[in-house]
Amino acid sequence: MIEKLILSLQKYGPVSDEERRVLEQGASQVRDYAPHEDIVREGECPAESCLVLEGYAGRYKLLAQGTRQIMALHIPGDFCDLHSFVLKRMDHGIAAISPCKIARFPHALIKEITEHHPRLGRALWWVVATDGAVMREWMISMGRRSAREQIAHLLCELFFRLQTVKLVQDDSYELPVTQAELGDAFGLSTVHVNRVLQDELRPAGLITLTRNRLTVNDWEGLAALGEFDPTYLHQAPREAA
Amino acid sequence: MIEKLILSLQKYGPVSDEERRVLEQGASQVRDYAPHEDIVREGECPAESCLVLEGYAGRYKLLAQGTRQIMALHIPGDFCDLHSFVLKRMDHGIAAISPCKIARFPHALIKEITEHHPRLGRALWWVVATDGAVMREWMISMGRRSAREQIAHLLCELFFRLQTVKLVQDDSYELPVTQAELGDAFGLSTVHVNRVLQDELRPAGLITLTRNRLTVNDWEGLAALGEFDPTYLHQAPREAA
DNA sequence: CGGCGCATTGAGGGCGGTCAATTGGTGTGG
DNA sequence: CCACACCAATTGACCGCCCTCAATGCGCCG
Repeated sequence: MIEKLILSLQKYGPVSDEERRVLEQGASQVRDYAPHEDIVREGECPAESCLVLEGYAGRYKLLAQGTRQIMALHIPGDFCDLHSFVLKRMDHGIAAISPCKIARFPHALIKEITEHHPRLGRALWWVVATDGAVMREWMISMGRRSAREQIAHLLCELFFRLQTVKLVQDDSYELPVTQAELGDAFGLSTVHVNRVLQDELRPAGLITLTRNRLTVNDWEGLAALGEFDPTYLHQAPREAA
Repeated sequence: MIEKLILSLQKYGPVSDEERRVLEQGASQVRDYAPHEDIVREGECPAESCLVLEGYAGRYKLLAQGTRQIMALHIPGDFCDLHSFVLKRMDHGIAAISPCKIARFPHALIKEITEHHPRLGRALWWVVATDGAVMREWMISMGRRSAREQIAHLLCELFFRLQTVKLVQDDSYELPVTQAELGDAFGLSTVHVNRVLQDELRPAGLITLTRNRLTVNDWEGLAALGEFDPTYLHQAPREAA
């Protein structure tokens, strides 16, 4: 059940059988969520952290004027809110984007890991740190890249991350994210996301995007456009994956 | 020497005398840096993490077209790159913004903390997680706030963080950050930063800003403009352990 | 006094926003 | 099997925030 998580953690270092057992037994409650359903609500003080088993989820915050900012996209193998272990009160919500399956790890278990399984504890620390690296890259996109560049960059990032958990086949992957959601992730309007996809990325032959599957037709071109350098994901290079 | 760090960590929970001693002895090398000088360079694999003792530092990345994005501002008591402990290769640089004094903690020490001082280890985890919370808030600013709102928000954030380490006096604090740097932090041009300060924040009586000191004249107004809610800074101790 | 870094201001333009209408795919009830 | 509802994608018209280029203070220091 947690094989995607293991695949992900192995990018940091080997996971022993015992460590795997600890994690397996810790994934207590498992639940399915429908798109738009809240997995964790802003303001809550959850006693568990959530792991995505299947589907897409995302961190978000609603602003006063009714706008929304999505601050992360989570794929299978990702912890959404490992930080809730130390931060207690959620400063943002987490919602299902596609139908998804979520497992919860009691904070008590994580605390025990930090006390009795230091190496695994450092692996979890790595999860939090990598999450930060992804956020920094999103900040770069939002601050200094044009709409077409940031969209190209995100598509590359997802390609890479999904590859780690073996969810890329034949240069294509599931992308059950609406254009409105993409817009909220990058501070763009739905209209403009559409125009970029429509008038720039597709005509350039870089991608094919159907209802919910994306195919990368020209990886070099897409990576060049998004100025994508996977170093920040702290994983093995694409070829070796 | 590390009293600012202790003040900061106490926002998570109490720090015992022994924990304090561990940190004090760990702060091995201390060095001064001049503005614009690199403290850690992108691509390096440092064997220590940096703590700001005095002055301002910042994370940044240079893009191909010559633009720059600043992804964090660090004040006294902040670890700049605690994440380098688990991420190894720096995916960004860290530079001095004002003249500043930096202490370095060997990763070996941090590893030892994770193994023999679990509570202190969790406090460091809290540092990384809080850092992430600040980044999420910056993402909200960059994605969904207007220039005047994001600048107002940043000024509020700094006020709060500096208050924790006792660097706010009479509603004012040192702000040795140029308008160009503020622009790079938010993806704005220098010109526009100036216009917002000049035509909006100052005339509204919200702030006074001299060469390098900022005074908040109307906290309510500034916080309202930036839609500032300090919850995300997680400054209320909440752990019983 | 001259150089330099930073703040400030003006003019003009473009990227991306808003508002609004239309198309198209999918699911559901009749 | 069709009508209808609904949601997402798409397109058009217009606009404004913020950008770029460029020039002008202005304070500090050698």
